[in-house]
Amino acid sequence: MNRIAPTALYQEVAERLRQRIFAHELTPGTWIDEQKLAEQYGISRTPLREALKVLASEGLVELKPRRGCYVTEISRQDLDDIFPLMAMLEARCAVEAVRHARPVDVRDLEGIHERLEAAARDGRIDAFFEANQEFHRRIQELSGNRWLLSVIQDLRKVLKLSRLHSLSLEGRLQQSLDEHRAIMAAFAAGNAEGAERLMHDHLLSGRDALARIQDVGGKAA
Amino acid sequence: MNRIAPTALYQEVAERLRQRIFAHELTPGTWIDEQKLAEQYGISRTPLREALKVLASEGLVELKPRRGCYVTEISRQDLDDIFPLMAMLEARCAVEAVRHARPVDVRDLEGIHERLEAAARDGRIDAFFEANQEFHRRIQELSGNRWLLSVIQDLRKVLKLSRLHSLSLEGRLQQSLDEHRAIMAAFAAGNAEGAERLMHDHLLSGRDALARIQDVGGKAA
DNA sequence: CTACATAATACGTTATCCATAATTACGGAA
DNA sequence: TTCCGTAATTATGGATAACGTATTATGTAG
Repeated sequence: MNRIAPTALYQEVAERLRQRIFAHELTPGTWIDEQKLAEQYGISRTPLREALKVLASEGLVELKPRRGCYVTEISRQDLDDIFPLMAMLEARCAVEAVRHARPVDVRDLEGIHERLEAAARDGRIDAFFEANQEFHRRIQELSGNRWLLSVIQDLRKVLKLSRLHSLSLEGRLQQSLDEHRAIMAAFAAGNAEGAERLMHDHLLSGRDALARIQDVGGKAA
Repeated sequence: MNRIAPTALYQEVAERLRQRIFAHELTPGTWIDEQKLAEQYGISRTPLREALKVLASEGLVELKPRRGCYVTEISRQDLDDIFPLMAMLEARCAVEAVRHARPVDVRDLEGIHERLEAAARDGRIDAFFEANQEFHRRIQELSGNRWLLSVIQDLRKVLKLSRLHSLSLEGRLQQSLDEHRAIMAAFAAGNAEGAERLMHDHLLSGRDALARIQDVGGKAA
């Protein structure tokens, strides 16, 4: 007998705020007005404040004592710090995932990747983002290390603060697909070290694309 | 004009609970009685609940909806997952730290390590633990990557849930010192790759010691 | 125009109450 | 006696009102 929604209100609020932050509706630096937001959501300050505590621990907002809550601003330096870290972590995932993957897991992964290709073909950006996330996430799950997964997911949330991140992915859709295919091939061949290197480079080439956008855009932090 | 203590009550409470958890006064699995604890601390439930939200995000407690708050139980599998991860992360710190370290930083590190040796010589276990933490932390700071530091510190908090962790360190005090000295030597020589490998092995040998304790103790999860 | 005093704002906290879900205690039927 | 369903109990999650206080904004005097 599975409980349908054992989710508390503060969790729902946290999730709604997360989505608004990721959608850049709440842009970095914005002040979050507790009472206004509580009124907007039709709830009291209590669960809202608890939700903000959660988001603060995730690094999505900053709680300045007696001064309120602000959406975290992420600097170029932060991106430069996080990407190599993610590359290392996801590469580690890939090694472990290849070692643990059963044939059915590889087929499953291929299924996700077909959805990814279809979304790219039809230009459905949102679907592409989602499938891309699931592709990476599935590999992380296959690694069998829940702490590795947890660390990566935490960092990914922070990355999503930057809208440059999604823009860069959008600009190198085809290249990203090619890199994924190479990773899939390594999985099919049971080539752990290959998958490790490919995943590592896949992440770093994401950072390179991002750096190019920054150079063009020019508004570096 | 520096504000002296811009720290809110819920933060203090969170810190006090953290210490009690790390001291194993609140052992894994224990139920945390909100009202009793609030009464004990002479505060209302509100800041206490906010503190629990923070600890939950850190993984120190688990909030089961409608069922209360419990100190996280960490399994042997978790330790097996976390240690290799920590080894990888701290090794990465070591590389970067050696590359960034100025002579004054190396001397600073040597100073910390002297305190570590002194504490070990005098059998002051608590001082040893503290200096050991500072040694590792300083290296993490020298890496110049605040996200790398943040991830490691988060995982370290989880590790401290296990009392086996501290026990194992206690049981191989001398070996730990030797490994530290080798790391120091790599720093002095500017040998980044050496420091990386040594730090990696240093962490893994910690896990090995822990595994031996578990085998003897026998009460595996 | 600066400096200081004052007012407005909103954060952090207390206290109390309530609805609801979980747990326990209880009591009757097989 | 054992099992199962119901009632009572308990604690969590949330709402609400209120208050002290630190921060910010405003206004006034020098």
